[in-house]
Formats: sequence, C-alpha cells, structure tokens
Amino acid sequence: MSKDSPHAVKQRRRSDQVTLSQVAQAAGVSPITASRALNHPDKVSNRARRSVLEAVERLGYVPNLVAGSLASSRSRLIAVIVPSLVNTVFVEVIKGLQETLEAEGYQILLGNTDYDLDREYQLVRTFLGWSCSALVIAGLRHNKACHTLLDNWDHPIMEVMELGQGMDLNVGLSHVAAGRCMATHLIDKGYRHIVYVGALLSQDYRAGMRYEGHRAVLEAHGLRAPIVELDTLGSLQAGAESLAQVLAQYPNTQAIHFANDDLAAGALLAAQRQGLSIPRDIAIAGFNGLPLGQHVTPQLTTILSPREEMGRLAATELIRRLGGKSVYRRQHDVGFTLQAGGST
Amino acid sequence: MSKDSPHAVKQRRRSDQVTLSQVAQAAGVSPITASRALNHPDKVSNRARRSVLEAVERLGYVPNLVAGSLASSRSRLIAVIVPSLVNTVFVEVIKGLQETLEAEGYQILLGNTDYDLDREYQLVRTFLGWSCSALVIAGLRHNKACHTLLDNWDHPIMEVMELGQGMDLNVGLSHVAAGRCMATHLIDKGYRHIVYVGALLSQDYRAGMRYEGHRAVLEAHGLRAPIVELDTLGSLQAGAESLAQVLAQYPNTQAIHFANDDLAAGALLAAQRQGLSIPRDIAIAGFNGLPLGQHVTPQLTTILSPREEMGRLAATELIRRLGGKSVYRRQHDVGFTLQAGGST
DNA sequence: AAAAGGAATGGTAGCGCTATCATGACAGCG
DNA sequence: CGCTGTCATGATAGCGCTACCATTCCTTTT
Repeated sequence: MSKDSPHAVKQRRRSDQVTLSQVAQAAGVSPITASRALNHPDKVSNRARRSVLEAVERLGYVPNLVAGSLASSRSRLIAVIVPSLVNTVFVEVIKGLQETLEAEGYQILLGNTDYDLDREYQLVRTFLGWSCSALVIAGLRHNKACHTLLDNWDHPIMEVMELGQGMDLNVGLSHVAAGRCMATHLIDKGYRHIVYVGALLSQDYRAGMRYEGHRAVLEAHGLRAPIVELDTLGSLQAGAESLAQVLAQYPNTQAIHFANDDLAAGALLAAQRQGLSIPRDIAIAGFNGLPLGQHVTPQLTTILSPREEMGRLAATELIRRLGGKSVYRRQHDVGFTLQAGGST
Repeated sequence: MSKDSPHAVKQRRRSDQVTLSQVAQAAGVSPITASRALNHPDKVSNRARRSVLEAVERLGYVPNLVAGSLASSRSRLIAVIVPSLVNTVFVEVIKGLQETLEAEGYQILLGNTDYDLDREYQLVRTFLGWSCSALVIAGLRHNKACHTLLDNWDHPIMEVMELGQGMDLNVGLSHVAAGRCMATHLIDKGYRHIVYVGALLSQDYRAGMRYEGHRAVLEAHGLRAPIVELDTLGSLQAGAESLAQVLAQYPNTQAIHFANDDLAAGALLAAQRQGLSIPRDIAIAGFNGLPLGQHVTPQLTTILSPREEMGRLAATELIRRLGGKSVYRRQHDVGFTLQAGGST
C-alpha cells in the first residue's frame, strides 16, 4: 500500500510511430503550434508553418487520426449503410457519395446490411461508436431500436434512395410515382394485360412501392394488376426464368413490368432466344436505366434513376450541413425519366 | 505565471453520451471491470458481467470505439483501397471481403484511387492514421512513397487481383497466364488474324499483362499480335464503338480478344445489330465471366475469374494472420476458368 | 501616452478508453 | 501453516491529440 518507491514510469508506446510532439520538437515549436500548423494553417506564422511542414516531411510523420478524433470529437468519417453491394444501384450511389466526400477530406465507412434491419441496427451502433460526422443510410424504413438510437444522435442523418419524411435529411425519388409512370406508359401504348414481376419484395420494398403505383393506375383503368414475386434476388438469370412462369400463369399477358432492369433484360434476352418477337408477342419494361438496356435490341423501355447524382447531391447537402450552413431543403427529389425504347 | 488560484475544473465534454464509467457506476463495479465485461467476458465473474450488461442496456451505452482504439492501438478497421467502383470486378471483391470481415467484427474503410497512384498514397497515409488492423489493396504496383510508408508498417498488407511477389500477403490470379489461355483457345479454334482490344491500358495494367500473355502465344505461332487501345473506360458503349474501329484498321480480322466482358458484350450486341454473324464473320472473346456473357446469343467465350472468392480468401487469410496464426502461404493463386461459348 | 485590440504562441488538462501492475481472496499442497 | 498459484477486481497512468485559457508582443485607437 505504501507508495514510497517512485515506481518506474509506465511506458506503453509500442510502435515507433512518429508523434506530433516529436515533429514539434524538431521544428522548434510547441506541440499545439504544430497541431495548428497542420490543421489551421492560417492560425500560425509562415515561419512556424514552414518549419513544421518541413519536419513532418523529414520525419515521415503520419497524423494519428484516432487520437485527433478523440480529442476533438470530430472524425471526418461518414458512415454509409446500404442493403446490398450486388445490386449496382447502391454502388453507384456510393460512387457519387465518395467522389464528393473524398474531395472534401471525408472518408467512407461502409456497411452492408444484406437487407436485414437488425444487422442495420448493429452497424449503426458500431458507426456511432466511431463518432462519425454523419450517417448516410439507404431507405426510410428502420427498426425501432435504430430510430431510438438515431433520434438521440446530434449529427446529420441522410436517408437516400426513396423520397419521404425521414429523420433528418432526405434525397431520393418517389417510387410510387415511378411505378405510376411506367404503368401509364404501358396503358398508353395500348396494353391491357400487364403483369408486374418483382424479386423478394419483402426485402426490396421500394420495388413494392413501384408496384403500388402501378396497381393504382391499372385499377383506375378498370384493369386487374397481377403480380408475380420471385424468391431469388433480381438478376438476368431470374428474369430469364421468370418469363416462362409468367406466361404459364397468365397466358394472355401482353406486357410485363419488371421491378428492375436486370430482370427485364434477362427476360428480353431469353425471349429472343425462344424466338418471341418483342414487343409484338410480349412487351417488356424495366426500372433503373442500366446501360445494358440501351444495348439490347430492341432497346429496353425503362425508367432512368439518377443514382450517381443522388449520391453526389446527398454528399453536397451533407457537406453544406457539416459546414454549419443552414440547409434550405430537408427533402430533395431527384426525379426520374421515362426512357421509352422499342421493347414496349 | 503564478498559479495560486485553483482554477476551475476544465470541462470539455460536449455530448451527453453515456460513458463506460457511468455504466460501471450504475453496475456497481470499477470502469476497468466494465471494460472487461464487454471485451473479455471470460475474465470477469458472471455476476459482474450480468450487471454490466444490464446497465449497458438500461443506459443505452454505445462504446466509444475511437477512445478504445487509441488506448489499445487496435481498431478493428480494415482499409480497402481499390482503383474504381465503376468496374464491378472490384465491387465483387469488396463484397467477398466484407461478408467475411464483418462476420468477424471488422469494419471496412473504403478508398477509391480512380487509378491514380498518388491518390492511392494519400489514401494509404490517411488509413494508416486510423490505425487500421490491416490493409487490402488492389494490385501490386504502387508508387515509391507508398512502398516506403508501408515497408515501415507492422500490420498485415494484402495485395489482391493479381498474382506475384508483393509486400506481404497476396491473393490473385496470373493475368499473363489468362491472356495466354485465351490466345491459345483462339488459335486452337483456327483463328489466325486476332486483334486484342483494351481500354486505358496505362490504368488497367492488368489488361496489359493479359495482352502480354496473348502476344507471347501468337508470336510463338508466328502470328502478329495487333492491339487496339481505346481511350475511354471499358463499357458496353466503348465495346460497341470499337468494333467498327477494329474492322477498319484490320479488315481481315477473324477474332477479337477483348480485355474484358463489358467491351466484348458491347461489341457482340453491336455486331448483331449490324447483322454480322458471330462467330462466322467475327469471333469475340472477353475476360471476367460476367453474368451478361451467358445471356447473350451466342454465349460469350470468356475467362471466369473468381472475384468474390478472391475477396473471401483474402479476408480469411487476413483474419488468420490477425489472429496471430502463422500464415502457411504468403501467395495464393485463385486461378481462372476458360468458359468457351458460341462466340468463338 | 495610455488603453484597447489583435495575432501568435504556449501550458495545461482532458477526450474515453485500456494496458499494466498491484491487491486481496481463496484453493491446493507438502 | 506458510507458500505458491489462480481468479476477480481495482488504482493508476497513459494512448496522441486538441480545446481552452493565459500570456506575450505587437499594432491601432483615442
């Protein structure tokens, strides 16, 4: 219990990493001045700044961002949570986010929920633990725990992909309107027996919202709105296989409204292999505006969603907000464009 | 200078975030025991563990991972640096990495170099500053500064995509061998006038390596190995446009060996639109084994690279290494498979 | 000329957590 | 009954950085 021995200094530094103090010493300034020279260059004299930068270079100093974040409780990390990376749609949004955020010195911390809301909650928890500067999350639907957690979080939250009233900021498009748009197009083209085909709608509920729009339009025209739900992820393969299933189930189908372009293109290519004429025998429509749709013959009728732009816009809004500027719009509609091809 | 006044306690906590000490207090244990209860559950008594977990739940405690990382100099972050997100190949590797790493409680810090080695260096610097547990980086070619930085870094480094002698661990395939494989296939099929088409080979140097393999085989057979380099990124569009260019430049071309499937599929679809018969008029081969290749008619001859598996394997090896286990192989060849379709 | 303001710099004390060592309690052992 | 060993717990001292306030040395203002 007696502590008469001036017990040896505890030493814990394991790595021989250069620290800011060493840089400061080499530059002949105090650590705090060295810190300022690097982070607020305009707050120090030219002389100090130069000698610090020179010392950084000479010693090969790499700032410890973990320590910096702890001290300042600002991390310049942006958490990005998406349900899937297989679906290129999310990747394109990430790309838009990334190019904008990296240019501003933010880093992306990427999480993938695999369409599991409990997993999403866990990821949010982890990311909050990293004192992220902001959170970007796909979709407006989250579980209770996740909402509770985020309601008490005082950083910007950006919900992307779909338009609606969210927790904080929102950039997206109306999937219901997109579904209505395509359904209207099909009806205008004279089709009356129209089947909607989606994959795993419980997961990809936005495809379900498009169906709702689709159904509303068809029913307003006194038409039935049958739906076929596939139990595998949307893919060319699934689309190809779905064609036979739809025709068997609804023999007089004139047009198929697919939940996305992968399915639609897969069906279109399969139809061609089977000698079906498009759109004479069967019309096909998709959603997303993937490049592939413009390279098949006939070109795929689809709805173009501005995915990279969605990412860029989300990032821009976040940066504005993080810069302390008031945000003039909490909700931002990026819209969509009907791209009528020869397939309908 | 005199410090006689016992100046007021400095208060810096801004956020009202619950801390581990508060949890400890609520649970009636010391902070360090609370820490152990969460991070080394087997080191504390059942009673302590239970009351800590209960307090965590009750207070809604979210661990501050930044503080934890600083104290322990372990972050459970894995830096992943890729040259592009547009190219789905890298996304698939990331997916393989992610599903394996997240299951082990690691998070991915994602960086995108846009094929710029200086940008790559900057990203590496930043990521080292986050005390990442490991680094996964695409490719074996890096700039001088990057090598210097990483040589002095004492964490695992995993270089993926291509096989070869790297800095530390390596998982990939031999692109030279892949190029040889496809060239051999084309020659076996009887083609003699074969053109290689790549896009931005200075960036996508692995496509250049495939060309080297391709050229070696052709020259061994006494054939010339012309190459056409496009100056846009590989895409369906670029492939479609390249077809005319190749035929104009080398009118008696019998087969085109494309650097990847996007180009090849774009050319194949364009050829069909122009009424060319494949492979009678022109044979087409690609690389990657994208799903699209199996859905066009005729099916695309390509080389299947196991991209997700590459990611999974890289992650598994890293985890093994991070777990302190000795690594039985510093280099791992994931191989490739020739997928002969009707297009050649 | 004195007062007031500003710019550059530094000392100090944390940020919230964990590594390290110390301690106490208790079991097993000759 | 002391000795060693294991287990559970705690006190202390950092991890490397930045916020906060204080100080110094100017320049500007009245």
